[in-house]
Parts: sequence; C-alpha cells; structure tokens
Amino acid sequence: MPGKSETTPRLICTVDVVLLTLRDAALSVLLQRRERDPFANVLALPGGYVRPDEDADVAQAAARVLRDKAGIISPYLEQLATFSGRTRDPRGWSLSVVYSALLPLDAVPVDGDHTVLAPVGKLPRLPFDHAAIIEQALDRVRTKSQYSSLPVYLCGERFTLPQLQLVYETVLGEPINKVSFRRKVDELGMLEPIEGALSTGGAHRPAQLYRLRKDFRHALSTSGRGLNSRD
Amino acid sequence: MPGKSETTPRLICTVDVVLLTLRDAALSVLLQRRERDPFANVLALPGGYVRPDEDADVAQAAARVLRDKAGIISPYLEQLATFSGRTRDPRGWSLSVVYSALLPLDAVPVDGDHTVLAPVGKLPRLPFDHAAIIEQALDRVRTKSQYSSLPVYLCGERFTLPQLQLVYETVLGEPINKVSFRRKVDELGMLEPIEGALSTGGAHRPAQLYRLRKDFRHALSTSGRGLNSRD
DNA sequence: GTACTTAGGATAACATTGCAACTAACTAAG
DNA sequence: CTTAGTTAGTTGCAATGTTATCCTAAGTAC
Repeated sequence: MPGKSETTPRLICTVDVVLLTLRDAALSVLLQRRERDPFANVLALPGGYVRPDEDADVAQAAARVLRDKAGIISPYLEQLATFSGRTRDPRGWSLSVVYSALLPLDAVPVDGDHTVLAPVGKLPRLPFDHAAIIEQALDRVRTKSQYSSLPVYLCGERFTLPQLQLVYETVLGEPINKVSFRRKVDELGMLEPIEGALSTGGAHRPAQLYRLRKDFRHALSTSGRGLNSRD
Repeated sequence: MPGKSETTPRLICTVDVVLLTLRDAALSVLLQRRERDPFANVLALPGGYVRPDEDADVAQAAARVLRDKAGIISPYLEQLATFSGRTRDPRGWSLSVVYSALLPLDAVPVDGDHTVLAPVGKLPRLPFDHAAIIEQALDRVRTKSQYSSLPVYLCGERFTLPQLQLVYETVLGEPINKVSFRRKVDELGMLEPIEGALSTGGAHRPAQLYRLRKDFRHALSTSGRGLNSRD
C-alpha cells in the first residue's frame, strides 16, 4: 500500500457541449473554431476546462462554457456521458464530461466563421473523439424523442401541432402518423392552446397555436409507449 | 484573457461502482467499509482514484477498482453518470464517474464485515452523495429492464423462464403477465434452450433450462415496446 | 394409481395503432 | 359571390398487439 501523499496524477478535465438545433429542416450541431492548440483554428464542439474555483459543479461549467463561448443560455442542458482516455487528447490523459442542449434556431447566434451550424448529415472532420460524441448525442436525442416531449425544446415559444410534428419527424428521420401523433401529444398533456390561430401561412385553414405548459418548462414529459413510425 | 499557464486547478477525480445483485429476492448493493479518511470505517460504494498511469480510460479504472477492492470481474459494467461539485467531498471539489454493474449472487464474494450487501430498501446512512447515486442507478436499471435483457446479468449461467420472470418482477417491483413476458423474451431472441430440464425443485412439471446466446453475452438486446405490468 | 403443483400453450376478450375518409376554415381565381 | 385548392382537425373502422382465462403436460408425494 502506497504512502499518504496519494493524490491524482495530472489529468486534463474538461466539459464539452453538443448543442443541437433545427435549420432548414435539418438537425444541426453548433461548432466553433478552436482558438488555441491543440487543433487551433479547427472546428470542434464548444468546450473548456472545468474550473473548480468558478464552477459549483460540472453542469455549471457546461453552462458557463456555453454562455461565455457562444453567448447562449439553454433551459435544457442534460449530461450525456463522460469520455476519457489516454489517447483522445494529444496533451495527455483526459476526461471530458459532455452535456447536450437543444434550442430553437433563433436562440442560437451564429457569426459566419467563428461559430457555425453543421447539419449532422455532413459534419466536417472533427478533432478528438468529437465525432463519436456527436454520434452518441444523436442516438440519445432520437431515442428520447420516441417517448418524450424532448423535441419541443427545438421549437420556439409558440407553435402549431403540424409544426411540432415536422420537428419530431425531422429528429426521428421518418414520417409519423398524424392521428397517432396528436393522440400521443394529448396523452403527454404538456401543451396548452393559445387563444388566436395562425393564419399567416396562406390559402388554407389556420392552425391552433400551442405553448408548453408551465409545469413542463424545465422537465420532460414521458409516456410508456413510444411514437411509432409507419414501417 | 488569462496567460498561457492555464491548466486545471487541483480537482479530485475518482470512479465509484454501484454493483447490484439479487439476494433473498431483494435487489442489493455492494458496500465496503472505507479504509481511510474521509469517512474511514464507514460503509460506502467501492471507489478509488482514477490513475492515468495505470488506467487506459475511466471504464478500466472502474474495472480495476472492482477487481482490486472486491475481487470481482463483471461482464456488464456500464457508465451511469458523473457526479461532481464543490461540496460532495470534504476534501474539496471532486468529480466521480460512476459505473453500474449487475451480477448473480454467487459471483459476488462477501466477507461479513468489510464487504456487505445492503438491500436497496433499507440502506444504511451513506457518505458523500452515494445515496443519490444509488437512487439514480436503480432508476436506470428499472427503466432499462422494461425494454431490454438487462436483468439476465443477475441470473447465473443457466436458468428457467419462471426464474427469469421472478428476477424481472423483483427488479421492476411489480408482477408481469406470464404470456407477455414469454412473448417479449421470445421477441428479444437472446436465449437458447439447453437439453435437459430442471427437475430439482419438486412436485411439479420441470421447467426448460435456458442460457444466454453467445452473441448476447456482452451486449443488451432491446425491444421497442416495453414490458407492462398489470395495473 | 390419485392428488397436487407448477410449466407451458391456446384461445378469447380487450386495448392500441394506423388508415382513410370526412368536415372545417381559410385564400385565390374567375 | 361562387368555386377550386389547400391544409387543419376529427371520426370510425380495420388491423394489429396485449392481457386474462382456461386447459393440458409433466413431474413429485402419498
């Protein structure tokens, strides 16, 4: 048994955030050009060191990174998993706690070059294990979307049911039956109608606008049976 | 922007393992008496420092802790979540990556005092945030058991369907319909019958023995629709 | 052999899901 | 002002999936 000065050897400890949003009907990830080495100037997930002096815990470190590096505050910020290993970072043994966030497009400020949104279908070559991290985040979001209200975080304040259905279909990557969808949404009981319809669109019947009920603003609603697609 | 010597301030980085098994028809957690301060001599989850020099990644750190501290090698060892914060450990800002393991009772060596199995229904007072960690582990195991083959890891090599059903019922905490259970197991397609029945029991028809198919020895089988209980 | 007990399977009652057809409410064109 | 076109929202039915009940199978105990 070793002596008393047994503390952790040097180890790099960071947080990374996978922020997903919907742009042009495509699920997209927020990427930022790295300011320093390693991989300076390369697009990567926003991330940073955990700062014990500033952050009360890792969740707050993730929130801080998102706020300071991208100017974003996300109501939904969930821990995805922790990635670690000797080889994932050229600087040495590293550990990164990854958080995942969902936001409507208009809450995501993108400035042409430094911060970009990449459709998950055609991501650029990414440093570290960021490709694998995004893969896992997508997997989780898709799985959760089958039986929960998760995708509403991709919508704005107010939306119609057809709009919400399109969001679900985009996330899940397959069409959903209209009646089943409405039944399920009703069952989840997370929406409330707003007085006044959406007529803006055009030559057709206007749709009822809905908003998320207060109780569900920061908690998911889940149902036992999932949404099934038509195959 | 700060200078170049921006490395992580000191931060305690550990792994903890929630090992669950079934004893006397009760889901139980492995707890060990801590050898050192803080909380020396108190029962807690087995855990230890991440050692970058020894461990290739945190998963291997968890496996090492389980092997060295409890003499256990678990085929199922899954990352649960990472717990962190300034206040959870009296030594200072700490971060613990928690893994969860499932094993049959006979694969868990327990020596009266140092290592014990505590039924999740009546846990002792636990140090750090270990109570919350166990809570979350249980939640995850129960959720996963509804739609996957997870609980087979609690069984030994060979088992009958009624035995397996009892395991599921114990984990989920509610009775399962026999026909539904068999249909689901069949659907998951993870078991194969062994030639020779279990007659040992007694005055009734013997049940067919099954074993996990090779392809599923280290991977879960999942199904879309879950197992529903009768309420 | 007869009674008893649990395994396993068939069948019927019930619930959920998906399709299609229908009505509703608007715009635009003539 | 009427008609055609488009999408919103609902209703009923058929198909499919799930649960409950009952029946038969195969052993032990006496």
